[in-house]
Amino acid sequence: MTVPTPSPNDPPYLDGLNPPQREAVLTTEGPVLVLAGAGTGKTAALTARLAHLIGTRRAWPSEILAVTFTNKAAREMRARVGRMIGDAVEGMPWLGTFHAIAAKMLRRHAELVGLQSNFTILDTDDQLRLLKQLIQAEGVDEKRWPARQLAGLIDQWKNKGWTPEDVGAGEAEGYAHGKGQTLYAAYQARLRAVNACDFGDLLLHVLTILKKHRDVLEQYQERFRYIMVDEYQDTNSSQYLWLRLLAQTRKNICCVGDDDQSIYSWRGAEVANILRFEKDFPGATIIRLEQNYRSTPHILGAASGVIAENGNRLGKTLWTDIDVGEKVQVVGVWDGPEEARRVGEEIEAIERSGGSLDEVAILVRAQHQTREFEDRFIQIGLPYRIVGGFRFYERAEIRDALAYLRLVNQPADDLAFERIVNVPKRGLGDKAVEKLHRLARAEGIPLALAAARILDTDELTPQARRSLGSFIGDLARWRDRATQLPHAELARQILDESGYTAMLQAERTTESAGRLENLSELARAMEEYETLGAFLEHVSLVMDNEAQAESAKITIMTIHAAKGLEYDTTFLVGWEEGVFPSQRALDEGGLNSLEEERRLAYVAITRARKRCTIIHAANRRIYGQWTSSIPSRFVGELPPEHVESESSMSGGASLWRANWSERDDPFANVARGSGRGPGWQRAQTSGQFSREPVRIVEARSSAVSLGNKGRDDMRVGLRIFHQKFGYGTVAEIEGNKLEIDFETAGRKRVMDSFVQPA
DNA sequence: TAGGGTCCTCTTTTT
DNA sequence: GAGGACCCTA
Repeated sequence: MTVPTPSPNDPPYLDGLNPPQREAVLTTEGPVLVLAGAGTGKTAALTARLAHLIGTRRAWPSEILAVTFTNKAAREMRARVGRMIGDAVEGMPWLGTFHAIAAKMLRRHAELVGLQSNFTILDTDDQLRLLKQLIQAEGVDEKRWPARQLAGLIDQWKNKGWTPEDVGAGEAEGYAHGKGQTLYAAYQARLRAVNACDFGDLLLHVLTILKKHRDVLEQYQERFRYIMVDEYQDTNSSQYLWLRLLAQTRKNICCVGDDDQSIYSWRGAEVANILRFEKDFPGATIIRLEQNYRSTPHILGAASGVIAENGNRLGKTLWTDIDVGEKVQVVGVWDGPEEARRVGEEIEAIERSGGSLDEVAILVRAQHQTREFEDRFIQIGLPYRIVGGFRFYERAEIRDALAYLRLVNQPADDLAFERIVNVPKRGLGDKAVEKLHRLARAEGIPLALAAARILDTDELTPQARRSLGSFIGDLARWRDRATQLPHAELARQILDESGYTAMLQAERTTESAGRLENLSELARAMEEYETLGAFLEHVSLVMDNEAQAESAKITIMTIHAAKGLEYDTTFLVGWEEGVFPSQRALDEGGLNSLEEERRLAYVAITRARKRCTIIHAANRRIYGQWTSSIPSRFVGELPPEHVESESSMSGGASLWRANWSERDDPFANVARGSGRGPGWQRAQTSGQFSREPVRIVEARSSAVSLGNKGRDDMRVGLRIFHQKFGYGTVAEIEGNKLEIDFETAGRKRVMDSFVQPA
């Protein structure tokens, strides 16, 4: 196909696209693979392609299957296509994540795999509890063979598209001497019995249906005239098989991806899928997007230098015509707290020179690294947001509330029943629940039904019977109301009548106040959904609650979460051996996982538009113990011409580099040992060494108050509540920063946005 | 049955 | 440094 050239008659969605991007948009028929490097305008091309397909009447919106990996990506694509083609996007029912689309299909054909269409989607928590029960029943020592491990194995099998029958004996050896397969089968049976499935099942069940029921397969093959897949390098085998079946007849499949950004192999992603696309779809058009619109040449050069160390790439050459900018900064610091201080200071400097905090991100390798920054930023009053981490729907109180709702929605949901039968305490302890279990298993009925039956016997103590009776009565009543009441209102009533609210109120602690707040937030969130079922589906599939637009904040998140995003300034922290690359990757996965870590480094560096600072610390607390470490090998792989090094320690960063380049470095294992390095000594004598960051309070606060006006509901003497520090009294107000005397934490300076009137 | 204490392991990364 | 499993006592 010849590269189309721009002409004045071009439709608006082609505006501003470069030739390869146009080709990606206009090559509609047949298989297409778009290799899109970081920052090369992939989403722009993808959305334009959608607009093109619809605008030229090649397909109705409902005839296009467009899959993404994250909810964020799906939302963004929907929004962008909406801007191009208007309301027609509303009619795109098949734009979403793999899991969301699979769930939708599965609800339509649930009976074909022995489920009812109102099945529950389990979260990890439920999954583990269920597995623990099965492991125990099988007589396996859960200490030696943790449920987590089995959960991981089952997940891997599902990602490969294997049902229990497909798991070979050799595979199953890995867990409890071959009991893995039996347990997998038992697990699937239990799931079916409680009308539930886990995340992997969404895909696996649909795959099973498509394989076994020709008519269903043909129906979808007929419907999807065009298929588009984002982040193709992240597809796992079951997703791949799924796509291949659906694309079989029409072959209009367009996959977009970047092998250098494949960072989900631990979740079953197979880079091989993208590497062998041409074999799978003969005659495929391959299009490379290589012009980077995001980053400066130094940032691009640094990233390219690192990724070049990997073998086994399809290979791309990214280029940019952006002018030279700053070099990538590499900074060595003494320890974790200093790292956080340093980043805080630099961000305050950015703020002073008029930069927006929304354009700054701190990228970490693992979630626990966020803490150091959180502590520091609370202390100095820098507003931040943490993406991922303790997610709203994963909090205990939210899960409890959801369990009540699930039980109302689906009486057979045993896991929900177990979770809340004794929360709040009803005097129904392990003994009582065990009796329920026995009866339920003997009769093959759900726990809730067994509970109703056991009331007619004298199995339980009179007290327990009374208590259980009223619980069952409550459930029946709520279920009746579910049809008449708005579900948000129902939720509020359930929380009150169950005694859950009262339980939290009685606690009268800092946390319980926050929990109550979360619960009302939950009820508020429910109001946006038509039905209780729709809300529960949302919760299962979209574990994040979309952050509403608020005041400017720094973003702290994992590199994984940052994929696909971009910021003016990024801080890449914790670049030490054992942290990044992670110890686990170094210990277990061999070369493959090291290369994946390197791809992560590539993803991390390419998030920055203008400035990128990489930091490594010589000492860090790991598991609460001070450990010293050497800089990440990735630091040494940065091409010197794109980097500027600095170290707050004597010797400078060059010392670290030299340190690493000696492959037989006697200190190479230093990061692993539990030996107490200099950091330990420092902790002992911290008074001597700790150096408060140099800063001028007046300058900082005035800069802040220029940008952010304080809120007007705060006044001196007001009693307030702070998520982290608890209750306190306002002592001083200065713009949007408050001096608070906390009842337990003493006097602190905090942002007013973290505070609410008590 | 509930609550409190101690000891243990442990952290990637997400739909 | 935190959550879980386990054990003890009221």
